[in-house]
Amino acid sequence: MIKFVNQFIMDTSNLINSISKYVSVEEVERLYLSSLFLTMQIRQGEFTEKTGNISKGFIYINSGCLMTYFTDKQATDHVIQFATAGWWTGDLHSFTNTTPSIYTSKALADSEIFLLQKNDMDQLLQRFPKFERYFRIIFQNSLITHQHRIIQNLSASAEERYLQFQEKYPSLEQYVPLKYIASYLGITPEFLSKIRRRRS
Amino acid sequence: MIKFVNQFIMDTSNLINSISKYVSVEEVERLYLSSLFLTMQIRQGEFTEKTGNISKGFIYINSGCLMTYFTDKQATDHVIQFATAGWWTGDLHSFTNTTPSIYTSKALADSEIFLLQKNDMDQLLQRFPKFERYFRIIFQNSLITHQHRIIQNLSASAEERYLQFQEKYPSLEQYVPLKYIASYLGITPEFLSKIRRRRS
DNA sequence: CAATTTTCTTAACCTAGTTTAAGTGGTGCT
DNA sequence: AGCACCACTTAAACTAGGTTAAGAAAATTG
Repeated sequence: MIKFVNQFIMDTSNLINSISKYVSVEEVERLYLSSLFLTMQIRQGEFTEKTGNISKGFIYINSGCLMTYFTDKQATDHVIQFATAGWWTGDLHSFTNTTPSIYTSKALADSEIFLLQKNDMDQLLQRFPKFERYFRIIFQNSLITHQHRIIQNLSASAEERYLQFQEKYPSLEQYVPLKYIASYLGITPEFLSKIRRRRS
Repeated sequence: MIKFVNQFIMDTSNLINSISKYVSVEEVERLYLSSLFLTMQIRQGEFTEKTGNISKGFIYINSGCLMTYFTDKQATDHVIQFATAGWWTGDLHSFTNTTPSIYTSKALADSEIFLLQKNDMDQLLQRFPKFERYFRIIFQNSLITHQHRIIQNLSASAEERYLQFQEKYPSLEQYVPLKYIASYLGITPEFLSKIRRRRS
């Protein structure tokens, strides 16, 4: 199943580079950060989060791709997000309030992720408050993206949203099942199929 | 038009209380904060933000109510948010990147707002990095709310969304024109009218 | 308070997207 | 090879919600 990897092997350079775009990272801090994250190797199809469970932590994707979806009362899945290398993912609500998650997260490809558990994040921010800035900025950017998605869903047709999806995630369409893309777009697989035919 | 008020009159206690829920605020900091914000009195119908203009700043609503909407290519307005006392609002993208805004913000009632301009926010966070934490937390919470809204839009019918709206903003329906509520829900005023009749 | 504009409703017709159901092709298992 | 299981497509019937247009009610204005 999911394998944990010795921290001395793990390569946090992508993550550290991402952080040092916004906050200077000293050597001590770099070592501390590297020791704080748990590295996990995840195989395609495995889950990092399941509805009803408390979130294990906030996740940085070092390589691969994860998908997060919500299951409604009629047992229909709705894809909330595709997250590829360099993205953060996880159920923030479950994570911050230690409440059961309403999401499921699944690997769409073999992935390497770094897990930051709640207590570890709290400790990090207490010891090095400078990293508040990093999280402030990534949340702020994510908020902007979420607002755009809401606008898209309110103002664009299914076909327009599909085209935008292709632009936003050019490589994804090859290996993500079409039904998940349809779900992300808020339409049925049948209708996406129709759109595709129309466009060819 | 919009009136600026002498800072010695302005009452920042709501704002300071909100901040000190997450970060301790010393007297020096309180004074500094109070001097940083511009207080503005806004009359119902006036705008705080217009499409194409660069955002004047990040806004804390001390009293009243603002609405933010997006105008698409077909000149249809889509309400993104209603914001009441105690909320922050503004176009984060325009604000952080100093680019023209894609939103318009309008007062739905006479309102008192505190404006935090970009340079002032940068200065605040440089001088007192502890406030990064406050913004990190409000962005994090806002992100959770935005994710919920996306889920709602993907999984709930117009009628369900209307009921949820009534729960979330119980007082708003009285004084907000129905067409704006319809727009927020992603439906036409005619259809909202139909839903209402069905429910009575 | 009449005139005008804006908000809200009603109703007939229309369409984007859903549902259901059946069929095709690939892939893995025994 | 044969079977089961997906992912994807097609097509017909259906429905949630949109469009258009007209009128009623309410709010603004002179």
